[in-house]
Amino acid sequence: MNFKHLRYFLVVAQEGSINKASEKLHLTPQTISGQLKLLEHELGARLFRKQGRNLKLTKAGQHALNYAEDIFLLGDELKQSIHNPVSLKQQRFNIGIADVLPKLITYHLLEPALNLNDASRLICEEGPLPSLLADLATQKLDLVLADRPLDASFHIRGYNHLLGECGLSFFATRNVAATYRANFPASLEGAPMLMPSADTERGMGLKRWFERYKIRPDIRVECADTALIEAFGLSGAGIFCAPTVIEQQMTRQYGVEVIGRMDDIRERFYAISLERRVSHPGVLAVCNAARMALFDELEPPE
DNA sequence: CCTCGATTGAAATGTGTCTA
DNA sequence: TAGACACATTTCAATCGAGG
Repeated sequence: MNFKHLRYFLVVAQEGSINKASEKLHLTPQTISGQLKLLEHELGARLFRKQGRNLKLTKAGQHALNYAEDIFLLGDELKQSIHNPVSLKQQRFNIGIADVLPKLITYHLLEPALNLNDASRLICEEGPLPSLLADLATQKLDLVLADRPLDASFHIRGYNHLLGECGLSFFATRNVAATYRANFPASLEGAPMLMPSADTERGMGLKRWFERYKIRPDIRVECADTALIEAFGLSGAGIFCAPTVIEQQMTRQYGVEVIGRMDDIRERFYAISLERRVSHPGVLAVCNAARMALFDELEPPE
């Protein structure tokens, strides 16, 4: 398989006909037909089926077309990057965000990368930490933001950059908050609670905290996705937690109220990269600017 | 039955590799 | 470095098949 086969295939797919493609490519239809046959043989699948006098992509053809378009896009990028010292590859900042991370925290962590002079394009992928780390290992991602450091259990070589730490606050809608604010934290006994999954750092931290204070809340929802927990919380389904550093924004933007704070168990945020000394401008921006700005400037007033 | 587009086989041409 | 060789690509001519 070579670039030519793919080029002919791409043009035939775009034109819907070998004849039209041959005019566009300044070749005879026989040439293109022959090369398409070779490509189909190489891939072991029919790429086109006849529809009247024209050709229509098969399912395999559609699949191949997606790849072909990507390959030529990459080829164009390569050409551009040869003439441009700051390549497009460098300008893209592929970042994985563990789904347990609150969206507001994520936004503040990534904001410095948006303000870079070279106008990086931020490509965000959200998901479970193990799958994001697998993508980091294969260099699909430049950086992963997580609520826990990379350790030996992941079997991946990488470096942790601590971005900051803070306590947790308990939030709820006005009516729910009014019921449970007095006598906090004892008031949480039997309170409707929206819990992070038990396998997340926050979930484990909360569990320990409840055990220490001998509190048994009524757990209504348990899930790793903080956005979903917040959605339940905003509908009045129960009490949920978020980092204390975004307390003001939570109350201002979502109209929820603070019930109390949990300062004795700290939540930490990490940037995980493959390099010890990161050189990617986006990674640097997150690791440095965010570390300095977020947890100092956003600390809520006492 | 004619036209148009796809396909096939044979031959020509182009390109890369090996060897003396 | 030139010539031989192998292989890929392209073209020409003929054929097939669908649609009008």
